[in-house]
Amino acid sequence: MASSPRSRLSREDRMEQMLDRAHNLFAERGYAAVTMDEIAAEAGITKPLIYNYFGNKEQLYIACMERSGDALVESISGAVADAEDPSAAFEAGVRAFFEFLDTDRDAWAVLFDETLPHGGEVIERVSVYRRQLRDFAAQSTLAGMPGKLRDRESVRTEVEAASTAVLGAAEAVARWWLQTGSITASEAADLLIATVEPGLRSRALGSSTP
Amino acid sequence: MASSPRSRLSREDRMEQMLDRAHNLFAERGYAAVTMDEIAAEAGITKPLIYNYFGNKEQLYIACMERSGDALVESISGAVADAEDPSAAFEAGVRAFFEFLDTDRDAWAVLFDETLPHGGEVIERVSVYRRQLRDFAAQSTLAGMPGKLRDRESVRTEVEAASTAVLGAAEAVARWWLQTGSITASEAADLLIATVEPGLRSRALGSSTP
Amino acid sequence: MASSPRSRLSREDRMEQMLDRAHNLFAERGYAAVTMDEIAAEAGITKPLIYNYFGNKEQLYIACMERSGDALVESISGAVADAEDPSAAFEAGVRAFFEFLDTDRDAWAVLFDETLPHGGEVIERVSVYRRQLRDFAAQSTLAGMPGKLRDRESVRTEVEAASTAVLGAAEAVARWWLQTGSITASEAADLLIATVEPGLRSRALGSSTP
Amino acid sequence: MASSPRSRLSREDRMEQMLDRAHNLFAERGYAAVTMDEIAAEAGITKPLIYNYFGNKEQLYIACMERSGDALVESISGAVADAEDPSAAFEAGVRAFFEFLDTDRDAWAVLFDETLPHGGEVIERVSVYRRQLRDFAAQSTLAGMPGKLRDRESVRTEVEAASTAVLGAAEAVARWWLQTGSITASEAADLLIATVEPGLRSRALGSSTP
DNA sequence: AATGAATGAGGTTTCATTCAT
DNA sequence: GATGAATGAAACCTCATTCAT
Repeated sequence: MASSPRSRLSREDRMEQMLDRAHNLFAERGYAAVTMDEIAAEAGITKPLIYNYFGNKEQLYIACMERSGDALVESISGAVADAEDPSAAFEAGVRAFFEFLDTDRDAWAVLFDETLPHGGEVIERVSVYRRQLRDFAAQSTLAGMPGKLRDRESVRTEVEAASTAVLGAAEAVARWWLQTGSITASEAADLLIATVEPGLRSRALGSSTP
Repeated sequence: MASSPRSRLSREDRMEQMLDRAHNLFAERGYAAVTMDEIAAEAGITKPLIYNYFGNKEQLYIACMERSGDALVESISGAVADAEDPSAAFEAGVRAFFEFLDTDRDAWAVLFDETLPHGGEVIERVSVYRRQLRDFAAQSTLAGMPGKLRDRESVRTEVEAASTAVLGAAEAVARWWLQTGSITASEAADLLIATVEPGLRSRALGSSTP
Repeated sequence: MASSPRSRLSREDRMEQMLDRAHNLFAERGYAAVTMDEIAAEAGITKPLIYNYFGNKEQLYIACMERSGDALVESISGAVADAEDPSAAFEAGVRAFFEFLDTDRDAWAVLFDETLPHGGEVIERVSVYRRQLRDFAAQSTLAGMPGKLRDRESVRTEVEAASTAVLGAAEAVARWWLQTGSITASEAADLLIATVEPGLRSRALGSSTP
Repeated sequence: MASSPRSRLSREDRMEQMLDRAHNLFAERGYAAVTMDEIAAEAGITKPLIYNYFGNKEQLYIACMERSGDALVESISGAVADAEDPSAAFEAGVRAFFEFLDTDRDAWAVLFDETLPHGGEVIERVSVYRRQLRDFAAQSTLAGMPGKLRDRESVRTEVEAASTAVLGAAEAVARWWLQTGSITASEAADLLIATVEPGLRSRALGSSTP
């Protein structure tokens, strides 16, 4: 259950190793259900060392989550930046999203853990990443829009709603896909795109609320 | 804080009253953050009585949730049934969804509580309702489809993905809407419909994945 | 080590019993050195019950201390009130103080525990009693003083210093007496009185600081 | 926060530096509330070095305390020795006491820390100093007494009680003075002297307890 | 002369749950 | 039909102290 040769590692290596194990456990069972004792046991060390390095459970979780969050955002961000036009950017972003999850399934679980306690610092930090992801969707929607529209209050609300919807859809499809696992990342991306892109495109073109 | 006249009620009345209070607390703070002590105090009774009636915390939550789940499903189901064509059915369902949330926000919070512990019975039971909701979306997609297509494996997957996406989008928009609260239920419904319906329609018409 | 017949007591009896045991332990070893586990074991119950009744360790200590503090203050207060003139009042108060300690040595230890953590609620509550005791000394000093003097700032300071000194002396003698235990309470009281009363009397008569 | 140039010092310099920092922390927050981690951080060195030099927390505290204790005793002792008659000696001692506290408040805090754990070695060592201080008071009392009286058991007890009272009063006034800080050291000394000297003098003259 | 890494042991507190009446 | 009293089990966190270099 633990890495038996309890050797002395450098601070950095130890932190990395602890993050790996913790990430794994958090991903599997959620924040609340994982105890510091388990993490310590799994890492082959004792609890105080964790506290020494990370301060407390929340900070440890945040450290796990930020590793994943940064990687995900970077991945999407890169894909989006490389795209040639807004429509392509959206597709590229979605594809990067699913590919990332495919490569690192735990990352997803930690980033979108649904058992996070309301009102703590963790949830606040997670939101930062969620907001960044939503902004990618928002960009795609805004991009196709005439400049003069963008500043209208009603439009801003509309865009926010649309990008929230898109992110929600993406999360749900991702969850479903990771659970059933019968199709590839690319297919999952296709399915999501097929479902939400028409809506985004029509919105980008003109007004939609009466 | 509690219902002062702690008179002896009939079993059913007592259960109903306990459910009301518990529902309220769960909705406000989430499953994990509510303690049995609080529920008892809030309901003006003692803990053993709760255990006597509901068995344990999970069962109590399930009881709360099912009340809401049944009501929501019924509400949507009614709206969908009354609609004239599939396209109208979808819109009617979405509107019923948002109107329901508007009327009874607590119901929503309990049904879509994100802090539910992984792997317990509760989450299983919640999924039943989520699946029912997803099926409404699926119906709309399927409805417009030629019968012979419906049985193909690839199509079934596609429909499942699409309806999962739609439900995810609906949840996300609902959460966003309830948090910001700057628009009406009807407007929120419009925004969701505008975002996802084009995708559903195009899918209903023809194949999209090779 | 514990009261073996772990019977069910009424809330009041149980609280009283817990206070007795806790008081004992706190008196013997000081606040910090006593653990909740020990108190529970000593009382023949489990920790949660203590928390259920007293909230936390601090509150439990405060409950112990207030029992003693009230008794002590009442005892002195009674003696002082019954005295005929200020000089007699002081002596009566000191005698009551030492007699009280003689009857209930633990009370003293809890009230004047020197290991209390700085800055907590406990120390604040203890100070209330210490201040009350100091006020008894202050009364004796003020009583013999011409009214017109009492309001002068310099006099107020003087009186405060004198009564602080007297209380300090009383505490020290009490500690010494309880430790060595070679004389009676009455003799201890005599010794204290002989040491500080001349100073109080001379002060009461006239000005002493230029 | 720490002495940055972590150069290699001679053993003695290093110890001196560590004592300074530790003393400071102990004085500010009391024995129990200071952790070895803090001391190390504050001194800009690592914990093992402290253990290497002082053995453990208790010994470190003792080392701090003895520096102060020696200085205080020396200071009073010098003042007393220089005085011309017993009465003047007492006053000189008290003045030296308050002046010392005024000059070095940290010293006082460490010597009279009230949070020292019962029954440890620390408290034993502190008592040595407290006893020395008490002996100064005892000398003043004894000095004015006829030689033949001094050996009587009852007198020895009396003198011990009186000097205990005086030291207690001095500590209390000192604490009060340092807290409120509205008067000078000299005035504080005056106030204490005015309160306790009459008692000492009357005792020195004749018997008082039957 | 000094360090970075690591631990043993214990402390307070919480909570779902049951016993006995 | 309902209660007051009580518990088992575990969670998070801290701190003085040592090992290996």
